[in-house]
Amino acid sequence: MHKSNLDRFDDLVLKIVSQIPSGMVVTYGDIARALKSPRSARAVGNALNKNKTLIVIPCHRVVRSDGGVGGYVLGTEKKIELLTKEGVEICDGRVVDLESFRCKF
DNA sequence: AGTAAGGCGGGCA
DNA sequence: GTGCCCGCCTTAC
Repeated sequence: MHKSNLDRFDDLVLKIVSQIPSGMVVTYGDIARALKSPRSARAVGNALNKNKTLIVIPCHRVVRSDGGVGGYVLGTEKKIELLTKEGVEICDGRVVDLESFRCKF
């Protein structure tokens, strides 16, 4: 389903992630759905993980559907730190009210 | 070309 | 609400 570099799954994921404003979050599943591949949530995480060099992409704003912050190349603690700094409320490794911080698109 | 390993999700106990 | 299990899609060897 992907031919050119522009259509590579990872790039499409990054493109979406780069649109998430500070203080907001999106779930791995949301991105998968946005790419018309509702079952690719895991592949989304895989894409973010491998593109760790792209520090400018706010991949720390992608969390799990259950509110858990999910993984992060620099460690979940670092991820929580960043999100908190941006205003996202997190308690015990989970976004307190996911719906209120969830970015619709 | 086969396979394993991921920053996951949903269903069910 | 928490934990487990199994299914899913992509990428890297």
